[in-house]
Amino acid sequence: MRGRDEDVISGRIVEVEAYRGLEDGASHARFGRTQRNAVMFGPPGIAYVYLVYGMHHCLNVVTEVEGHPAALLVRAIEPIAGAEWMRAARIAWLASHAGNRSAVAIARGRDRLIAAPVTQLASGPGLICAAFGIDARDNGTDLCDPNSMLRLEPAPSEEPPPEIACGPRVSIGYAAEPWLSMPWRCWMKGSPALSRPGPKAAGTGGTDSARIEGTEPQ
DNA sequence: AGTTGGATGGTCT
DNA sequence: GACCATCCAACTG
Repeated sequence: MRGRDEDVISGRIVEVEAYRGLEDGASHARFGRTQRNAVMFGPPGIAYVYLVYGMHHCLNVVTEVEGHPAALLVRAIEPIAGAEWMRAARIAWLASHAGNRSAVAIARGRDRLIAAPVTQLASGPGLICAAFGIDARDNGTDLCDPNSMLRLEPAPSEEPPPEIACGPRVSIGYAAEPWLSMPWRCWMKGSPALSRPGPKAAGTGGTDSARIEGTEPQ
């Protein structure tokens, strides 16, 4: 959720990935504390925002007590309020990162975005930050402070608990086992806003993904 | 439907 | 200097 009152834009987090501890070979914290990952070592509830591939930002929520580096990467959000603001922000992002692309390609991308369903406006870690206007300035923000311009709020209590499925994390090929296969990507089953479709041909199965039972105690 | 390559700059072993 | 917690366009079938 970002902004104030009638200007607020918000959405439901439908997909996350966990990065936990110094031992996690996929985590930014695997080489210890650095300038970039410093907030991961701080108190929980804080935003960890970084730049990847020179153009996309990613939003994480620090999750463990001070001294224990851990965070959840927010991978997909289903818009609730301000979807058209998000669409405009996505289009603006596209324009400002046009690079060498031809005018035709840019126009095509813009048209595609104008026609895109609301559920695809923030359906990826980079897309979330483009849609919500999140960048490095948000690094260190207290997401649990109701006064923050970027913040988390609990789901409405009347909402039934969602069905959660879990599987391996994405794009961490550099990591060794067991970290490569840890089922630490979790998503709301059946959400139309996931960063990629659910487990292949989910058709009949039900046992297509593992559930997180208990991870190592700290 | 699935694969491939380009964009782009901060970070680190 | 190599790598990257990504996305998109353009290409194959």
